[in-house]
Amino acid sequence: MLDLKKILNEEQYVAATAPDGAILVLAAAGTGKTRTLVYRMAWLVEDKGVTPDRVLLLTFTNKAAREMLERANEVIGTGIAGIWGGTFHHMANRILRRYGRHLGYPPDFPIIDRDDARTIVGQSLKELKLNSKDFLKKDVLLSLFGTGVNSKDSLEDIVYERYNDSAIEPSDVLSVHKMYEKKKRELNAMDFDDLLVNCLRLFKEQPRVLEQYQEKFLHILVDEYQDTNPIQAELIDCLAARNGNIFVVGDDFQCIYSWRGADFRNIMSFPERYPNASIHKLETNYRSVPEVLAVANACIAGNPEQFQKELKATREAYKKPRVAMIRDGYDQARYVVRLINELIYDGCKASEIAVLYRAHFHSMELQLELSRAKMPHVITSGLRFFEQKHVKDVCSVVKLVASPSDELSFRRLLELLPRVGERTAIKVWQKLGSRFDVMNSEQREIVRSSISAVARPLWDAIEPVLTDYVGERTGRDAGEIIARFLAMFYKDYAVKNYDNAERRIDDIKELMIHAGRCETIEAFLSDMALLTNTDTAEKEDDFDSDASIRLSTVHQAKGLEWSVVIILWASEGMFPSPRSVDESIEGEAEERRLFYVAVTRAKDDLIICAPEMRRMRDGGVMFHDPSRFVTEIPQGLLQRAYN
DNA sequence: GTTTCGGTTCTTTTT
DNA sequence: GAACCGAAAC
Repeated sequence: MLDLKKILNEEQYVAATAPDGAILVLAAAGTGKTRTLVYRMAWLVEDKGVTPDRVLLLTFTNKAAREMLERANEVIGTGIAGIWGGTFHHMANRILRRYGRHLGYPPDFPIIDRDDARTIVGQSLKELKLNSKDFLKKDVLLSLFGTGVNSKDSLEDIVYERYNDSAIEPSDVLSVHKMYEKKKRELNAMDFDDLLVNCLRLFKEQPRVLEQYQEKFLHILVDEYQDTNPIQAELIDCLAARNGNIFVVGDDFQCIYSWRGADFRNIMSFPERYPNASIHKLETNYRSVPEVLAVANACIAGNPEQFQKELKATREAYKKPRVAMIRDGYDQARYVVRLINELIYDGCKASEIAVLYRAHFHSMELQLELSRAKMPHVITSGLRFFEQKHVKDVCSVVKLVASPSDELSFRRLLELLPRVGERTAIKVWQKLGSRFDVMNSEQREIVRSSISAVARPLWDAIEPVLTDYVGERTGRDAGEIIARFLAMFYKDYAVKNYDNAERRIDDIKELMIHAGRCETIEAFLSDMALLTNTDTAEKEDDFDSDASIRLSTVHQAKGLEWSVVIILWASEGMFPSPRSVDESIEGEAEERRLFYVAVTRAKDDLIICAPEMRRMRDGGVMFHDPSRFVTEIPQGLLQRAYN
């Protein structure tokens, strides 16, 4: 038996042990949100005797899910194994692999990432002859499509409203979308949004499938509820409709994904959808010193529409956060390095220091300076590990043998060969009849004869990798097939094509290790598409992570905490990001919430840097005022640093 | 007709 | 970097 009364404070205890039904926990930053969720799980399994596989835990990132399950494990031992935990996309994927056939998808449907999606949009543009300079770019189109799915408004409304009086013809946008959808359908492929859309459609069209999951999940727990968008909220509502045991945790102050359709008002309308919901507030902050909280409170007060609440401090007074007015990015980098050296000299652990920024490129000068100073640092990079070219290249082999009709993988593989480009690859695929059966010697011959003579010996090296696999001579192990492909072909390819081939080959070896840990090929392939690099990086780097400082975007720092937080580029034109301020009326409020998230990551010490000048690429200079988020804070709450 | 190569431009946030 | 475009090479 757990003695939760001793472990949790009063407000946490009441929330964690609330009786069955709908439960809303409004938890401000640093008030023990994760703790409450973890003990809720533990309490359900341990005290209430709920079987773990009847609990569904939905979190925003895979990392959060893993962390929570690990912590729950520590609390009650291995009893927690079997809980379904992960992201919405993860859950949808798992369900669709099993029942997607009701919607006409095979169980091995490919998941397309951003890069694949770009390729498909590019083709659609070409076919519709809209690939001119003055039409929308691929990324803009894709984000429009995404908004159409994830927000309440339909794509049509959005497009007509946005391009009402511009040179862009709204119907052109819609026809690209139509073509994009059609092409995905032909590939039997789903993009990230399709996973959610199709899962919901499955629930609506196949009541018996839905019933099965409603029955299975006796308890549903959702983390970061303020960042769920309408589709995700509806998925949860469907699943909870039968048992009604739904426990959601969130903070409207920390809603930073409204550009993906999240609306902080959703969390407040929860009681309307669940009239019997019990509501709990966690307001006692254990994380930060009062000086940091004062700044946080002052900062969020700039959002008049937010549901005001004050963070209550429990810790002793320490010292005021600092603001450093700095000349430019280079001075900022040198200042930060000096500051970190001082902190470490004073006994602060490197792993307790984080540098946060609005956009990845804001940290460029600092990255250089840290390398120069030989100071170990970990960057949660912008590129997802599985989205890098070399990783995708290697994975295409695995995907192709697992799913012979995966056109994108086949083409990617073939286009690695010299004198084979997009055109040739498409032609070969058509000749094959949209399916490449590696064990069929006629098909292999078609490929062989369709490619240029210089490519043939290389293809001959790749072929046995494929046939051995299907012939079960490699034991159907994804790691093994990658190893062979690397040895037979990709090593040479990488050396010839990349100046940093070694690093890329290391990545691939890392991938092999990961593949070996996956139980099935299918699990490996789903992981590839749905895991983010931070999810994987954590595992590999832990041997020296104690000695490394962390560099991260504010978005990726969500839910984490450090003793010292340094914010870069708190300057107008950088943070808030001008684009999001221009884009919508809500833009500024969201940026302010983002700044609030950054501030509340700090436990003891907060340093805000505001450089005044930036050199542009063309040699020009841009001047920046300090960010409005800094000037809004009453001066008495801050102290000047640097000069 | 295709592929490759070299020069140029741009960089918000993520499942 | 890496995406894009136009020109050169196959």
